[in-house]
Amino acid sequence: MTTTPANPRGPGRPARYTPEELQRVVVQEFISRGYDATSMEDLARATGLTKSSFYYHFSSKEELLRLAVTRAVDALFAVLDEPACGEGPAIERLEHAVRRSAQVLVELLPNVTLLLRVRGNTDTERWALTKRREFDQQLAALVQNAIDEGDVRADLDPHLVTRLLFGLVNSVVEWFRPSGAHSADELAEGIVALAFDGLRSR
Amino acid sequence: MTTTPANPRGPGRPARYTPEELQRVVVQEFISRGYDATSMEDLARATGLTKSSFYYHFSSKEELLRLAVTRAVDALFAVLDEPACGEGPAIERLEHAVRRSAQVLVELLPNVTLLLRVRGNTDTERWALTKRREFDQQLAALVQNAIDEGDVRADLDPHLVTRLLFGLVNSVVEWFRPSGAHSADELAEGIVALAFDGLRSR
DNA sequence: CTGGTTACCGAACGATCGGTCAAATACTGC
DNA sequence: GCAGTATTTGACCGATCGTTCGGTAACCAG
Repeated sequence: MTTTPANPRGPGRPARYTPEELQRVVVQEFISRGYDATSMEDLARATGLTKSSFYYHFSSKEELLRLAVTRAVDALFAVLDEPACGEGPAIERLEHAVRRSAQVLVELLPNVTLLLRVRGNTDTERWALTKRREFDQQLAALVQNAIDEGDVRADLDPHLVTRLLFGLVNSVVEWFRPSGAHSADELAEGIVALAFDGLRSR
Repeated sequence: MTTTPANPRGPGRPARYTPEELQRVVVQEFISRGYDATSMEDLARATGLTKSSFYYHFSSKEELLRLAVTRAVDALFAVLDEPACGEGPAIERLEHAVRRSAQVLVELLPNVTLLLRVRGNTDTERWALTKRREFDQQLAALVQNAIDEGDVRADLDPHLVTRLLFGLVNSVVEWFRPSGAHSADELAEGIVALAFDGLRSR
């Protein structure tokens, strides 16, 4: 065991990466090209390392994906464990879950983006898909409760509502850029406003 | 030139495909695995042909993608040319565009799904991305008009509203299955109801 | 300085990628 | 039947895939 801080920057050498910095660059590449279309060569070019150097830090390309999507999964499930998701009227719990999901989605935008794009070609991707289904089902239960309590319109099929509500939130990864015009909170409020009250002025 | 109908089924041989049938199978493979992760070998296995037989019918893997996304692009742009998208109050034109987009999306679900998943790795994908941007901008103009006419709430940023509205519609490709519980019209009505009037019962 | 650990590299591996080609087969009109 | 076209095939191409490995600098504790 060493007592020195891990990974000091060598002054006369190309900057070294911490594992976190390395993962950040990798995830960015995965997103812009797609996981399958991103080669280890691409990752090497983006980081300034060589292909083989990567295998000192990580055991495989799939591990890079696993690390990234695990962060997203953990953060999203943590939202469901927040107290405000467990007490009060269902519609308020639902609103909180939607708002916080949107915030987490922005906070971990690259990771969640990757999570929402997996196709199930590897063990890691299939695990991610099952976790997504779990999350979806918990939110679906909240919608159903809110309908039962009379606070969500009953003229639409609950399953349809759940799917649309999810689609609305998740679609954010396709266009939101933190450098853009909207803040995370503004986004979350916009989503909640649209989903619960609709576009029409009244 | 032959006068016989193209591509009759040989009775004692494995069924032959019409170009349309072939494309249908191919698109399905592209969707389930992702375009990049689908090899010509995969396509051969799915169709019962050999890899090389494919190149008698199509010139490249990318052409298969191009044929598929072109159908989706053409159908979506045709919606914007419908009379109901050009006359009347903007909010009604917007509502019509949203409803019809959703219907087209279901009608050509595999093609639109592919269109919405391109990442820009080839010329075909980059062309698809520019067409998507064109389509988005036309819808954004409708939203802006509806706000100007006072029929869409002005407390939300128009760009934010446009993005969310789109995301809501497009997210349908991630879960809708024609064999499932909802019809295309039911879906379109659900989208319009949620987007314009919101979830809350009133 | 020395020894050991950390970080990195170039070269190469077998596998698979999209694609080509000449030859063989299936099918058609006659 | 035959001639000719439409379709399929297996063998093969160079390129690139993710990964491995032996070696080599860089760095730090003593």
